[in-house]
Formats: sequence, structure tokens, C-alpha cells
Amino acid sequence: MRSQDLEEMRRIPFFRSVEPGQVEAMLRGAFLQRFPAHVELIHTGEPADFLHVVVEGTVEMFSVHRDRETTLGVSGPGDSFILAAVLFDRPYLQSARALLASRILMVPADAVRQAFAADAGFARAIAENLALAYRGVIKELKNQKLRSGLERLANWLLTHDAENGSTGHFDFPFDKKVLAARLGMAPEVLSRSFAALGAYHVVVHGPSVVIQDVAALRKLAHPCSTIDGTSL
Amino acid sequence: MRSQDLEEMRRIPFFRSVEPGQVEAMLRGAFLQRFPAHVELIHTGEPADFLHVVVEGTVEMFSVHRDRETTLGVSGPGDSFILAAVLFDRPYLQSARALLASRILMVPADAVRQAFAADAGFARAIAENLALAYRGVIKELKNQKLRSGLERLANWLLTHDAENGSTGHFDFPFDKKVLAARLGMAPEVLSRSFAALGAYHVVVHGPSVVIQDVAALRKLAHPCSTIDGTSL
DNA sequence: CGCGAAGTTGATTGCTTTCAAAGGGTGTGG
DNA sequence: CCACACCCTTTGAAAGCAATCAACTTCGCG
Repeated sequence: MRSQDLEEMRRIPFFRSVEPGQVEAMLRGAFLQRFPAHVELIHTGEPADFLHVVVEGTVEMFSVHRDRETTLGVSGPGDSFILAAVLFDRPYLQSARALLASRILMVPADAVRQAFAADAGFARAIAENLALAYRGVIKELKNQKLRSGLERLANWLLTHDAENGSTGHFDFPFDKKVLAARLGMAPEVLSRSFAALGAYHVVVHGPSVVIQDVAALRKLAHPCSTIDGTSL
Repeated sequence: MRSQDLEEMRRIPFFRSVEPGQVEAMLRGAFLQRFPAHVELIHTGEPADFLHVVVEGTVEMFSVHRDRETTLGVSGPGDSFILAAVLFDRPYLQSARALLASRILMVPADAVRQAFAADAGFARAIAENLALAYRGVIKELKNQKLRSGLERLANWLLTHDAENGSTGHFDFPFDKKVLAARLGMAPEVLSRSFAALGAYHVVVHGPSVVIQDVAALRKLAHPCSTIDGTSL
């Protein structure tokens, strides 16, 4: 890894509360790799050899069982994934693929476990990371079990708008196909759902969305801090 | 708390790798409380004042949104719950109610956070706990999204049988109503599902189940270590 | 014996998936 | 520069799984 890259890696939030020496040790054996879109980075069931951290790009976590596939989450810059598997040397429960061309930092599992054992600050940072990840999955489970497809879409639109300045209009960051998978529905259903949102003054033209009446959409979505909040 | 109880608490797996002094400190302000069945122990959205550990009994984690309710998990003796909320002082994402009369150890959140900051061993134990909890929820999410109700039931039967010595027959540890909620289906659907399992030589009489042909049930269930395994 | 909760069974509705086909945009190769 | 292929997206129609409503049975318990 180039020293310029090393500098960049040190600034990853994940390493913030780690002793510099431990960061060095972890980065020494690490790779910073580029992956083109659609490439599978890790595969369900395989042993956890590397902790992965998204430096740039977008990664979809998914899983396949029999002839079904489902998206479990999407990771962006600064997010690590499969930390739990790496820490305790268990097989991956999820697969990951790049949605966009991405740069991924790959830290050998041994080094992570060693730093976890040696550096209490790192151990606490990992605990925090895991706690937030845990709460994220609980929210996803609630979102899935307590809401209809249309409600999930409405809330996703509100959340995404809020994350982008609440302007009421934005472009999709990925294909609608991917959004459908992320929301846990077939692409056809997403299409129909968009049509249904016309009644709530949501206008979709190709990749662009305009929310003309936030209040109306809110009323349909019933956003809730214990499901949607990114902050809690 | 009585000294006899203190002895019992020290043996909780959760405290195993914690310095005795820290355990003392945590237990000093803790309560050991009995709750009758059906009582709600914690409520979604409230601030996390206590870490709860099940000493005896069974607790259901659930959540309500609008007019829908769903079960998110069931905790038994030795399990802690809402650790993530307590650690970082966030509101509970789940509610909890006792399914059976239960004894619950309630440790003040402050004491937990203090021990987390002071004792690296405890911090690591918590990280491990959170990692396993995280993996558990991921499995639950996969179970929910990748399987039909009948498949979830079939797998639950196989898992529960395996946990009880693989004798091929057992009694339900809780009402079928609760099992239905746990599997994410209406009670009526569970009833029909049991009827459907007759074709696979599963016989249900009141609270008792007999699996007469494990192979047949397995073929329907397609158990999978990255969804069902309690060990992974 | 009768109340009440739990469980079963039937009928109906609704959300979602699946299959099928057509429209629309993009990129490549002729 | 056009033609064609390909994929995404949309729309239509049909089928399936699960929820809901309703009625009836069963069982435990006072």
C-alpha cells in the first residue's frame, strides 16, 4: 500500500480511537483493492479471512437460499462489514457485491483479532460498531415485518430526501431494480408502488423523484424513530 | 440483594470474564426481580436505564407499530437483552414481556457503562455478546425473508428437537399462539401449517409433537447452517 | 356445569409474486 | 449513422401465500 493511501486509511472513523501502533500493524498486512461494479466480494459460508471497509463506492450485502435472494443492507464509505464474523472467526452469514466500482480496504482477520486483544480502545470501538450494527438490523427487521411494501417505499423516500438536504427532489443512487431488492419486493411491485404514490403527489420520471407534498407522504409512511432514525 | 443471590449472579456467563471487583460494583446497585407472566418489562422508545439479564424464565422481545405487533426474539436463562441500547444510552428499540414467571437481574446502565470503560475484559465480553446477537438477528432476517411460513415452522421443529436430544418428540415450551408470533405468522396459519405437516409424518396432539420421519421433514425444511445454526 | 381462552376450520380478502409481453434507453458493431 | 441487441422498466393477467373475519370445537378450571 502506498504511503499516501496509508494516510487516507488512518482517517477512517473506524480507526479513530485506536492506538497508532495498532493501526500500523493492521494496515501493514492490509490491501486496498479496487473492484468493478457487480463483482462479488465475499460469499456466504466462507471463512472470514479479511475485515472489509468501504473506502469509496457502494456495496450490497445479500444472501441466497435455494432459489431465492434477498438484500440485507447497503454499505457506503466508512462502513465496515462482516466485522462480527471476522472477530470470532466464524463463517460469513452474508455475501457482498459491489454496486458501483469501489475501493475496499481489506484487513487480515488475524490482525484485527490481535488488535482487539491488545488494544482496549479498539475493543470498545468495535463494541460500539457492533452495537450500532445490531440496532440497524433490528430496525431493518421491524421495517420488514411491521410495514407493507408501499410503506417501506414511502419511508425510504422520506429518509433519503432528508439525508440529501430535504429538497424534495433527488435522483436514485442506484437502479430501481436494486432499490426493489433493498426494500424487499419484486421490481414489478416497486413499479406499481411508484404508480400508487402518484395519489400522494410523488412524481417519478426515470431516475428522478419529486416529492411535491411531504406532509401527504408522511401521513402514508408514518415514520418512526425506532425504525427509521439513523441517529438513534 | 441477598448474598446467596450474589453468588448465583456471579456465575452468569455474562460476567465470567469480568474482574471480580467490577462484578461487585455492578451487582451493588442491581436488583433481582421477579415478574409474573405477561408483564411488560421494558417498552419501546424508553430510555435504557437497566441492563436486563434473564436468570430464570422466558422473555419475549417484540415491537408494535401502528396496529401491528411482531415478535423479534425470545430470551432464556443466561441471555441478556437490550445490551446495545444500554451501552450507548439510546432508547430501546424493542419491548419485552415475560412469557413465564421470570427472575430478571437488572443492572443500572451507569454501572454497565462504567465497567465497560474500566475493564477491558468486560468490554471484550460485551463485544462478543454483541457480535453473537448481531449474527442472530441477521439469521432471523434471512429466515424471515428467504423462507415461507411452512419452511420456518419445519426448521423450528427440527432445531427444537435437536436442542432437546433429537428424540423426535417433545412438548411445546410455550403456547402455539406465541410460537405463531415467533415464526411471524397468524395463529390460524400455524394451525393450518401443522395440518399440512401431516403429509410429512409430523403428528401434533395438543402440546405434544412427534416427528415420525426426520428425513422427510428435513427435505421440506432445507436447514442451513447460515440461518439455523445456533453454534455458528 | 358453564365460562373463557386457546385452537381449529372455513370463507374471503388483499398483498405480493410470478409469468408474460411490450416499451424505452443505451451501447456496440456493421 | 443506423440497426440491432440487451437490459431495465413498465403494464397486464394469473396464481399463491398469508391475514382477516367468523363460527365452531376443545380443554382447563372455577
